[in-house]
Amino acid sequence: MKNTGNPNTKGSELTETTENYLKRIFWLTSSKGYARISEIAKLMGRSLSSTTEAVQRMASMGLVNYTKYGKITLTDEGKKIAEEVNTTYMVLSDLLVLLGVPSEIAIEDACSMEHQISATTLDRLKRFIRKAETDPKLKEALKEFTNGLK
Amino acid sequence: MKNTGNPNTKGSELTETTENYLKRIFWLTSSKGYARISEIAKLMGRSLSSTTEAVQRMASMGLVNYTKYGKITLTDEGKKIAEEVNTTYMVLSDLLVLLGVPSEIAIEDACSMEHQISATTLDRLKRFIRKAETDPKLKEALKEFTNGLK
DNA sequence: ATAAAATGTTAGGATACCCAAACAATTATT
DNA sequence: AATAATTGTTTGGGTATCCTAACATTTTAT
Repeated sequence: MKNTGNPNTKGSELTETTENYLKRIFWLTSSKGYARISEIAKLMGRSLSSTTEAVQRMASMGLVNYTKYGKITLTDEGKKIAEEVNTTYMVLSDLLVLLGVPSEIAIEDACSMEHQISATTLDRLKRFIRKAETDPKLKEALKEFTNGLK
Repeated sequence: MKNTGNPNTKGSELTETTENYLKRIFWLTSSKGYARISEIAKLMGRSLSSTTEAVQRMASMGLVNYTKYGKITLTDEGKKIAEEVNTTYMVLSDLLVLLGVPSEIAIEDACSMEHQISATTLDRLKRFIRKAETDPKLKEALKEFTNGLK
């Protein structure tokens, strides 16, 4: 699949939007076995019509099981990708929390680093970098960390 | 400006793509005073026509100064935004480097965290989190860091 | 100065997204 | 069961973004 005419899809096969839908559906299906259009729409902050369209698109890509008015679940393929996206998301939000970002904001920001990054997160990262450059203890701990990498 | 019909623009007024173009133009104008379509296209990995279109769009938004076949520069407004985007970008790439991500990859990843995040970066973040949870020294250094926040 | 090469623009065509409004189906209430 | 409320779908419109191919301009090399 070549992905013509779609912005922001450099590496992966899927668009950021699709990955986000997938992640939300993953959350919903994890907790109650299936997802409904309205739940996904609410979680994504999108209209019902946009969500229906997106889910239909994902169904045509073999990522979700969808029937009109029915319950939505992930296919194996969709689940695999959703799990990866979710892992990345969790790693990022964990890191942000570790750096002192309030978890609510960490959750928000982990979903869209760089472009929608909040002032709070940016501030924490800046301070962390500064401290890492000036505080001998942290500097030492980080050096030890990077030394242990390979 | 309401931003109808465009994906991935939750917080900012501008799309991720526009911000990325802006950042590249900022780099080019910083080093040589102006930018050319071909240079921007190369840096963005886009075709000349897409780039022309994007630059024209940005011109209509008052972000860049553009004349046919001419040199491209940022308006004050464009520069202001580009600088912000660039700052965020640098903070992120610095952090990644600090965490042991090779700078080439850090640069790539900082541009698009979460969705195009590389396996290497993900691995480093995971290890950092693990170490932060297990290594008393790092744990202590981080605690000190978060305590000093407010 | 001209022709060739490099750059830049326009035209034409696609897809991914988004929304509101109108319509349809399902579920809940009486 | 019939109606009301909720939920889901379709239709019709939009914008952003991308690309290739054809055309135009500018620059470079002869």
